[in-house]
Amino acid sequence: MISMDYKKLFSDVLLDIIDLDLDKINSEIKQPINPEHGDLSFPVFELSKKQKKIPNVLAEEISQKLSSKYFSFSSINGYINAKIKTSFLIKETIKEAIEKKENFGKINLDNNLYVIDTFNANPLKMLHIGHLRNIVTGDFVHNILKFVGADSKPISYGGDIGTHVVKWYWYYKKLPENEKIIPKKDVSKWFGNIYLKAGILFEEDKEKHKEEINQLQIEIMNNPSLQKEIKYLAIESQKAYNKIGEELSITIDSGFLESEAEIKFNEIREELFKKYKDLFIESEGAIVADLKDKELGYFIIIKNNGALLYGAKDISLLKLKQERYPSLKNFIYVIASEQDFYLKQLFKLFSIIYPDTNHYHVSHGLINTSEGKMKSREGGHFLYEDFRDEIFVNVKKKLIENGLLENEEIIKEISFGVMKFEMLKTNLNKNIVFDISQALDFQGDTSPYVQYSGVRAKSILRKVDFQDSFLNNLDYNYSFEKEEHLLALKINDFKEKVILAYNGYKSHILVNYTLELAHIFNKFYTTCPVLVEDEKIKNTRLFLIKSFLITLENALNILGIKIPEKM
RNA sequence: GGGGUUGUAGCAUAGUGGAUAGUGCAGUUGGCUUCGGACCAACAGGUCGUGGGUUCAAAUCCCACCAACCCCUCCA
Repeated sequence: MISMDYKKLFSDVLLDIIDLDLDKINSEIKQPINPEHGDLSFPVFELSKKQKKIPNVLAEEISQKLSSKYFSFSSINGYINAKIKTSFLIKETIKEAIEKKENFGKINLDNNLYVIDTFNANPLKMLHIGHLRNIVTGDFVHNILKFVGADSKPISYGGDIGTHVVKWYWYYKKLPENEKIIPKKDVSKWFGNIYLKAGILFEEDKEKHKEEINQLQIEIMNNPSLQKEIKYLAIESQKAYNKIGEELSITIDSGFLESEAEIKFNEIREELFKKYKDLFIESEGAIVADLKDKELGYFIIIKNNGALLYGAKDISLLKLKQERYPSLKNFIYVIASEQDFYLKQLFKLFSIIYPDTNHYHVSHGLINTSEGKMKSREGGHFLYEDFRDEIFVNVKKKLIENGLLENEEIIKEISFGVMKFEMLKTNLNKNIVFDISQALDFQGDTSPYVQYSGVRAKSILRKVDFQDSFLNNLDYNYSFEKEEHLLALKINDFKEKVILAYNGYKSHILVNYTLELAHIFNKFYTTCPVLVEDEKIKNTRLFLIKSFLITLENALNILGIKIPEKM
């Protein structure tokens, strides 16, 4: 069935009266902030200027002439306001949501195949809450792409070589034998803490330790058994990350390692440099790409000592991706905004050497705390597991407070909901100033608030026995509360929000939508009793609740959040 | 020096041309013999960084400036 487009209905009515083209009318129609004004509005200011009439008078004049079986009209302050007839709105909303269920809100916008670079965590380092934003954002991009019809393969790319590896191993080597054993749980935290301690020790005597690490690097290069040991540890560290991805229910289709990209680059370098002689040039012993753009400058890919930099490995990584995913043309990179310039350079380079590929950077802000930036090179870190455990403890406490039994599944659904919601609720461009006490407050604009509204809906639906077939016999002629109207209206908004969130991969649009939806549902819940005597009111409201639940579940699914049965 | 992002109430955040700038936390006050109170209702709190400009209309567009953060040939 075709979903109802109320904006179009309104503009069709206006088109008969107003001397403007349809596109113009459509672009001017807005939703009033104050619902008292109506559901849709059209400002007449531009028209009044053209016709040299006072806006108030003109708006009143036009609204008098309008008539429609779907709307009632009014005018105020130079706006023509349209209110959708409640019985019509509720009937159409329920019908569409119940019929489409998990497909409600889906729209076919994109049929491409994408590979998404996400989960940018290096093995033999640590996973902190800055990474969490990256991981969760990547999963959102994957989910929204799937929702609008695209195919997407999220991949992880880990740096298993480089100075951080040596630094990690340098400290690890000093540990007593019993502390070198990889623990059974919180493996990533164990790896991370070694890196953190290495950093602290390093700072104590930079000169001396730098020399030690350089020596160790040479030793490793000449000793295959050390290489083997480090390789083993890196794989274990990578496995620990994969486990975190699993517990967060993050989709990762496959993984790539920096060492693979390095090998691949050495395979293709000769041909590459030969083919693009003018592009890759030598500068002070290093090899740079001359991007022929004064803003982008030179792009270094190989150091003067011969070591490959990220640029080189990203060139070959693209090849690796295409080998694994044949016919792949579209690449999305979920990477923090500090690399904006680097990616601008890289994309420019790709436009020359891989002209038939498309690249898009989903740039996200960092996570800061009051102590300073959450960055892997510096101190003051908030490890993933510490954040998770603190939330777990508080959620468990709240459950017991509410007289519910401890349930591992529910604790996880709520806790991971909190973690994801916190990471996705802020505009991508912004840095998040992270405050743990705010994340532990489960009131107001939070994931538990949204989940709670869903739990309430489920709880009512559990109490009654009703079937979708009742839909055909619903009676829509009773005196509606305004909350019923607003709830139906908000459910309808979902389709538009999906499109907005897809354009530019803006998770916060959907997060805010779930908050608004939950908010209006909670208002509905307090003013509109459902399990009432009157059968026709009861059944219509039950369907409205079911429609709400379908919409909320679909929206939260895109964010990777589940609604528990009880909480 | 050049480039990018951000600046909205004590804190956090939404709003990119439209009505009285929306929301949450913190503060004050009210609501459980009730389909679940992680809720609802109400009060108070704003020079939308500053100064110009464009427009019937500017937090939103343009210009200049200020502040914070990030990046800019050999870090990842």
